[in-house]
Amino acid sequence: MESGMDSAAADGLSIAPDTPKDALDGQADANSPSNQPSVIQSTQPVQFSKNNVILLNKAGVIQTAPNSSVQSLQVVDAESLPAQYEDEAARRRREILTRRPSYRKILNELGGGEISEDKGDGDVDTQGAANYQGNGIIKVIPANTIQISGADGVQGLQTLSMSSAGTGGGNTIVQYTQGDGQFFVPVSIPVTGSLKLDQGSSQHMVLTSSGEVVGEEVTKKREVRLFKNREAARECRRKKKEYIKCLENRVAVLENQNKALIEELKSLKELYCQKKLP
DNA sequence: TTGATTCCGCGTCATGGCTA
DNA sequence: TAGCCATGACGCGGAATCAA
Repeated sequence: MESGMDSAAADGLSIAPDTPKDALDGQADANSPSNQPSVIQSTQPVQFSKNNVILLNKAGVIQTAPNSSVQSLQVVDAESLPAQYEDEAARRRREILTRRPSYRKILNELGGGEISEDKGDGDVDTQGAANYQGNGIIKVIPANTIQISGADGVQGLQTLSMSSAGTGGGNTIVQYTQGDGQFFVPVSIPVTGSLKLDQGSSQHMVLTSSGEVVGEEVTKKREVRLFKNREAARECRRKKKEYIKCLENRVAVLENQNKALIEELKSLKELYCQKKLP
């Protein structure tokens, strides 16, 4: 990527035409003529004067805008790959895309920043406010209350809610509602802080329409698999959204770069015409 | 206000890639 | 090769939007 429009470019720095050139020596024009974001690329420290808002996106591209209190900034990792590296990157991107896509991998290859590993707003937290809806079955709401409601395919299962007084565990009152009737079943369910049925709480309880409590592990494996897949799908969607955001950022960056290159070409043409004239 | 439409997130299933 | 993981596809429900 070569954009040697001015002297700064020779030092590994390229700057869009609408960026105050004074910024390079710390004398930026606070009344920059354009509010358009400027693309600055640098392999060397760049200093901005105040009155410029500095926005640094994941691609390492800096955008400037008036009225900031930022006084200086050093660009350490700007997006200024040499052409041969871009070819290599493109080749690797193609390789990856021919395989099954992984947003994290693709994003990393694009250089758009690492997709964070954290799950974001997970339904299971450490406060006991877990929310598990495997097969539409169990929902834990705060205050140590668990609601189990019927789902498709769970024949005869009506509504079950459990509440455990205090956090010390112990016996849990299971309130089972069937139609207009209501009764309580004392069972011991290890609810300690956060409920993680995904890891396969060894107790799988099924209430039939007759109110019979049948302890089973028949569907344990399936539940674990469903839970894992559910979590995986959630994570996958999160990564996908992040990936799309990154692509949109990249589009904006490339559009800016394109604009800058067009301007550069225009100015070079003008310069050439001026020199050509006697 | 209300019904229709669109958007978004979720859960589940199917499937291909990867790894032990 | 079996098991696991990541992801596309599909259907569903709720929220948001819009027109009548």
